[in-house]
Amino acid sequence: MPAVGSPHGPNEQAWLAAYDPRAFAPVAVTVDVVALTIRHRDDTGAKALHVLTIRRGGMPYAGHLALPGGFVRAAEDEDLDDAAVRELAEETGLAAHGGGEAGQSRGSGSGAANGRATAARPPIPRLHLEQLGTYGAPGRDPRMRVVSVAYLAFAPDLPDATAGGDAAAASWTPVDTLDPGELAFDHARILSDGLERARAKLEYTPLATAFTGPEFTVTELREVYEAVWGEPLHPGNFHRKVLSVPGFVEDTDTTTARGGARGGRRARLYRAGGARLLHPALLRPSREGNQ
Amino acid sequence: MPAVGSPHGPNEQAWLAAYDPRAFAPVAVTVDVVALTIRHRDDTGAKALHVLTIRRGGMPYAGHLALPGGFVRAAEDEDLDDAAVRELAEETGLAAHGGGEAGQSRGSGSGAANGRATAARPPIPRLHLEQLGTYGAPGRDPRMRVVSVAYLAFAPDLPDATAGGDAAAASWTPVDTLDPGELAFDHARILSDGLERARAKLEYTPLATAFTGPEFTVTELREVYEAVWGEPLHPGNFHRKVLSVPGFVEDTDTTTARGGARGGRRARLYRAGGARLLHPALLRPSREGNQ
DNA sequence: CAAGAAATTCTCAGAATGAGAACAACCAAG
DNA sequence: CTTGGTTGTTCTCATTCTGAGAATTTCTTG
Repeated sequence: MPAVGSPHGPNEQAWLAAYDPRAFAPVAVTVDVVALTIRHRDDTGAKALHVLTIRRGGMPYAGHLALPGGFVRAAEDEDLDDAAVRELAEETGLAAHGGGEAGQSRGSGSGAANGRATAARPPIPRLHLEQLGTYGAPGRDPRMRVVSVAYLAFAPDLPDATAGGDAAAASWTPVDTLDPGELAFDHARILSDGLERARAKLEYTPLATAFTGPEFTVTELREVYEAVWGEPLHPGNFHRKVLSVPGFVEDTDTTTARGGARGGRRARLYRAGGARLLHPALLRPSREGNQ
Repeated sequence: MPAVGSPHGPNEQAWLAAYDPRAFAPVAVTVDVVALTIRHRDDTGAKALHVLTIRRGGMPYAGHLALPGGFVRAAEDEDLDDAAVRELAEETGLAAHGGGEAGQSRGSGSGAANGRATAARPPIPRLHLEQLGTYGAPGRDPRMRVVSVAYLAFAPDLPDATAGGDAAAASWTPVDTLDPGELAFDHARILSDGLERARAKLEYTPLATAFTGPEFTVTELREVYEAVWGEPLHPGNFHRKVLSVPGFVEDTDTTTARGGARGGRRARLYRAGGARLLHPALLRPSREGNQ
């Protein structure tokens, strides 16, 4: 799949020189990130799906909750994916070790219904990042025409992030306690799209493992599914299914050091297998009556 | 899911007035459309998946093939979805009756792995349009920083389109005879992402019906699947499956006027049912070995 | 009317799924 | 160290879904 650097026209050089970028109406391009993780609720302690939100300090929607995000640094030739990672790191104060290279620099792909997911950039370890969609309705930002490329990020339980950048405060909020009306801009819609995407991707990709540590038990994996789908699964059937889908998980031949706190057997540990697609898929029990 | 027009800050008005949009590096936003249809090959006459391409007249990549697309009219408050429809109509000379309203004007959503697909705008009848992804790598357009929002369009066999706009010529090309190296910019990658998305969506959505007329036979529907997936399906099993998935198709209690040209039974006619998701899904036979 | 063609239905074995139960291994308390 | 409750893992069984192939029905043409 080449094509990008292909042969240009003959006198194209001259034409390029005469080109004036300012001829277009100003449009700003931003990235917003729906960052999800599984962690214990502050109150009950049960595991639940959390989303990273910031309390806006700056002017539009000051004081509202919002998804982390910001302007793409076009002047610095920043790629969209890189901007997403940068914003995530910046606004949350998460790990920011500079160096390292990225996977082959793609053209900022689609994150479609296939396995072609964007690899995590170095700054944040074990982060899965993929493009969610682009939101560009006129008027969605009162300042000017803003087209926002939304990203979806899956991360294992990260340290309690605290603000950097112009975010007043960043925090993980359980998605089911978050009032969508509190969100700035059209972030409620973006979040909703992101959640639906996450729920769908658990079905046919091994992405649930992006929420766990490098090694995990079948029960931990099931808890990820239960937190994202919001419904309990049959432990026995889930176990059978996970082990039967080729390439989903790989046995490490080790077990947890101890059983549960209140007794119970030690659990076998697995790591993510090589599959990029689950086949056959793990279908969620709900969404029965179609549609 | 409200939030867009939410309460702003107190002295936000003043702040807005002082805001200078030109402070940002110039970024142009374009839309590109991967328009797909099923039609007979010019040579063999067999049905095949075709994509709409234009021969570029203008300067960057003049003479190359490209996906139809162009700049979003930010100055006119044009929504992204609308821009996609406009470009498609403009550059191909396809039906352009002005009036009519659109589905509820969304914030230009995701087109994620769920059923929430963007409804077709009036200009082109029976058109399914959804966002594919956004491509914004620096350097993908030699002119300036361009972020392109790609759309995927499914249409029933349309008349042979001919150019309008700055497209030298628009034509339907069988996707399997198209040399990706001939495509301008990163359109080969966009096309490839679009095809993979289309193949995947046939599995779990009733989108195949977007390629047919309002009424169709099971065989016609099967031909759509075969053209998109590029492999033959078992007619008997396909028939059983299509009729068994709730809401996929709806019987019209009529049949075709005649059987096949060389004999054969008359086929029963169906129309698209109400389902937005196929459950259970119609899985493609290939992609066996996972990954 | 006979032969071939296309649509539709049927058969049958194997795989996958949902529900429930059984079994195994472990911790803590007595 | 035994008992009881807890958690992880495996099994059973009825049901449904699938792939492969064949049979049946209903057409058109010669």
